Amino acid sequence: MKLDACSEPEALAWSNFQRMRVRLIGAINRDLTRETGLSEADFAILNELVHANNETVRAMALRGGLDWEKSRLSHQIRRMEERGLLLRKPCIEDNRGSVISLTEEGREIAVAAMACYAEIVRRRVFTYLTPAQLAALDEISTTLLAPLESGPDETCAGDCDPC
Amino acid sequence: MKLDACSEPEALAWSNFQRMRVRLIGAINRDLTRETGLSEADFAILNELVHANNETVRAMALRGGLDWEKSRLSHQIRRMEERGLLLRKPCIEDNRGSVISLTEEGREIAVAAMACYAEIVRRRVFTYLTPAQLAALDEISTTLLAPLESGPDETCAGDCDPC
DNA sequence: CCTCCGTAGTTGACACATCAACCAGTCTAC
DNA sequence: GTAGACTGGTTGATGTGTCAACTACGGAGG
Repeated sequence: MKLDACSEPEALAWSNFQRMRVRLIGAINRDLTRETGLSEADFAILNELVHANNETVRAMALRGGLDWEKSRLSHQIRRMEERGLLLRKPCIEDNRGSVISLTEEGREIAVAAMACYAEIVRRRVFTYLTPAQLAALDEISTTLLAPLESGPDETCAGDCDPC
Repeated sequence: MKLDACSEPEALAWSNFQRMRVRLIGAINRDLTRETGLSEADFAILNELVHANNETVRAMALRGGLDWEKSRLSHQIRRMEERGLLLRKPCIEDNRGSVISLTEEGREIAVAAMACYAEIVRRRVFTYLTPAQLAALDEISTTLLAPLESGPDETCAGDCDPC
C-alpha cells in the first residue's frame, strides 16, 4: 500500500511493512492449519487457556486479551465446544458470566499445536533476524502498543479533512 | 501468544509483536471503515487500481500483488462492481482474462480514502516511531519478505515432529 | 423494595473468506 | 491438428466475522 500523502520514507516503510505482514501472517496461518487443523482463532483461544491458572478462564478475560468482538468470542467458543475442545460452565461468582476450560482432548491438541507453531515461527522468522533486529522489533512493538492499550479511544480523535 | 518451546527472548518478542499487530491493524481498519465506509479489502483493491497505469489492471496482476485466493478476488471484484466502484471488461490479448478499471465514482472515493488512510497511519504509527525505528522496521520487513516472495514454497518444508 | 443503568453473554441476519468443482481459452508436443 | 496439461476466472456451499437486538444479572440511588 502506498501513502502518497506522507513524506516518502514513511510511505515506503509502511507499504513494505504491510506487504510483509500480509504475506508472513498468511503463510504462518496456512502452515498452522495445514499441520494442525486449527485456525488462527482456534489457536489463540487454546493458547490463552493453556497459559491460564488451572486451564480455566472467564470468557470476559479472554475478550480483553484477544481484542475480539464479544459476539465473535461467543460464536468461536460455541463452535469449539461442539468440536469437543473445551467446556463452558456457568460462573459461580457472577451468574451472568461463564467459565471456559479445556477438555482433555483440547489440552493435548493445544500442546501439540504450540510446539508446531513454535517450529513454524522459528522457520519463517527467527531464522532470518539478527538479535539486534529482534530487539528492535520488540521495542517497536512495545512503542506502538502503548497508546492502543492505554487509550481505548475508539473515538474519531483524528481530524480527517477529506472524508 | 507465547511460544514456550523457543528460547525466551524470541518468544517474548514474537508474542509482543503479535499483540501489537492484532491491535494496531484492528484499530487502523476500524478507523478506516468508520471514516470511509471501505473495508481493508476494498481499500487494497482501490489502492492497486489508483497506482496502476491508466487505472486499469488485469485481475491476474491484482492477485499477485495482494496474495489472495483467486475466488476471493473474484467475489470481491463482483461486489465492488455491484457497488459501482469499478468495471470489469474482457481482456483482448487473452480471452480468458478480464481487465479491471476504476469508475469515476470509484476514483473519487479511492483518492479521498487514501488521504484518510494516510492520516490514520500517521496518527497511529508515525507519531510514535523515531526515524531509526522506522528504518529498522523497513529493514526487518524486507528481510522477512524476501524468502516469502522468492520461494513460493507452500510445501511443508518444515520438520514439525509433534504434528 | 424498585427503578435505572451498566455489564456478560447469546442470537440471528448478513457480509466476507475459503474450498472444491467447474468452464473456457491457451500452450506444448506429438 | 488435436490430445492433454495448464491457466484465468467463475460459481455455490460452507465456515467465520460483524452488527444490532436481545436476555439476564449486578449494582447504585431513591
